[in-house]
Amino acid sequence: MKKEKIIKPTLPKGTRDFLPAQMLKREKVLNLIKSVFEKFGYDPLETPAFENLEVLSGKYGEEGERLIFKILKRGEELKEALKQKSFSEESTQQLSDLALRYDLTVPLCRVIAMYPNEIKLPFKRYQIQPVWRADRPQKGRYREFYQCDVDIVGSSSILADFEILQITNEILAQLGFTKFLIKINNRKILTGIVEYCGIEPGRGNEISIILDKLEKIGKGGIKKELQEKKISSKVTDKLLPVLEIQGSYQQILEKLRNYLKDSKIGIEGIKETEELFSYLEKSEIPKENYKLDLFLARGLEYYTGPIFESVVESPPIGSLTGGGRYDKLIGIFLGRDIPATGTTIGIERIIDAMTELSLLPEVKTKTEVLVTIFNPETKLNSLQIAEKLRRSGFKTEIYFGEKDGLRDQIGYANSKGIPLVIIIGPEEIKQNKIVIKNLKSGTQESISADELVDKVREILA
RNA sequence: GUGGGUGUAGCUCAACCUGGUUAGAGCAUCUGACUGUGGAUCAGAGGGUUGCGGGUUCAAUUCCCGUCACCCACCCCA
Repeated sequence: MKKEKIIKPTLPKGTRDFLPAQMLKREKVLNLIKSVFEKFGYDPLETPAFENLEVLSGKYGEEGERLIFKILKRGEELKEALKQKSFSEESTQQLSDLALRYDLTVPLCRVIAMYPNEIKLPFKRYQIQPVWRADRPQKGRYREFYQCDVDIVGSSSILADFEILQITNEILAQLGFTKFLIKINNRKILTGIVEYCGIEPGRGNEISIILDKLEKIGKGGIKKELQEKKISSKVTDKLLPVLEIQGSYQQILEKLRNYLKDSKIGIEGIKETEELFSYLEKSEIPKENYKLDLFLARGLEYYTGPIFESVVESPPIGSLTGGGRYDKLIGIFLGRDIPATGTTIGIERIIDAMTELSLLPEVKTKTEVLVTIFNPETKLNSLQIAEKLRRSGFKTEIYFGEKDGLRDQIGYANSKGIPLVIIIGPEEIKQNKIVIKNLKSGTQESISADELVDKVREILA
């Protein structure tokens, strides 16, 4: 083939191939996460990669809306839509009728609303699938990435939120993170603060996102951003003392209660938070793993109650998990509300973080044994040994390479990270023996053929 | 959507600021030392239109402009 005919192999930005070595790491993390989900009684669910556009739009706020990957209409419908004289931003709705899923929460809500007779409440499901966002990629951010969601649908109990936190804690701890922090807040508290300060209710979300930056930009920064948003200084003056609140969660909530005493919703949020923390305090979750953060906000519009997010100090990679309660979202599809809560475990960032912290050992293959073929006359002996090993449950490979010298075969096993090599040549066949070579230790021994399985088991143990 | 940085061998980078022989190194790959045995060592080999296009110049990897790609930060988020 001529050089100019080659299509340059490229990847769309923000997407990745996962070669075997990376897949083995991912699988390890995913299997652990899955086993924790199942330990708490959750069953799997999958939904299509794309949904009808109307299912997704209007759920993620203005910013999220822009990041939805829309799919162009096809065939006659596209031709029809293209007949418009001019196109505006709104016309994307007419050119597109489908979109790639943006998260797993909205599809879950759609499912709940679609199968009221099949799904028994409370419904506990986990879902591990890719989602797509038309974002600009950067560290820890991709345009195609996997989310691992756990949710409980049909319970308004704070115990459900507590269980989500238990799961989050257990997963992060089991993965080997020692210093992580689950930040906890309540959307109702944020609403209460907004009410107390006299900010118009419609701007609550916008303002709480600014408050969320407290740690990052400090009080001065917040003041400045509020000014830019044309928030009156009267409001800011009322807000600043609230930003000062510190102490144990009891102290924080006590002080907050004074400020929010006239906000019915604010008091509700405080009560929920007290209840949630009372469970946490009595649980096995170490106190240093969680913290009340009055200004934690989540950009997604659909949260209504407790909200949470977990972070690690290093490496700096944003949040590893994020979730909360969304009691009104299912109602959009069903016509009546069903309470729900859950979280996303951000596996991409978890893997990136674990890689940086060297928490994921390099594994090149899962293969345990390579059976070499000495020469054409002995190949049947090799095949029989391979079959025997597989029957005993060992991951066993036979060498198929073009270069078939013993040195090439052992070199292949070495570079691929296969720990054991079986050699069976004319000598061994004559004596009913097998040479078993341990590439890790560099030792090898000649054993009788019927010792093989036990010996392999012993070395691999 | 806004701002910044970087593009040189398969990978990580050097040479660029201050233009001047055949653009180097490490790792990786291949060959041999090694006729039934990997890693280590030694000897050798292959691999480049310096992202692309244009400009300045006797001369451009080097300076200038454009363009594309990637990375980083902001916004927002996992």
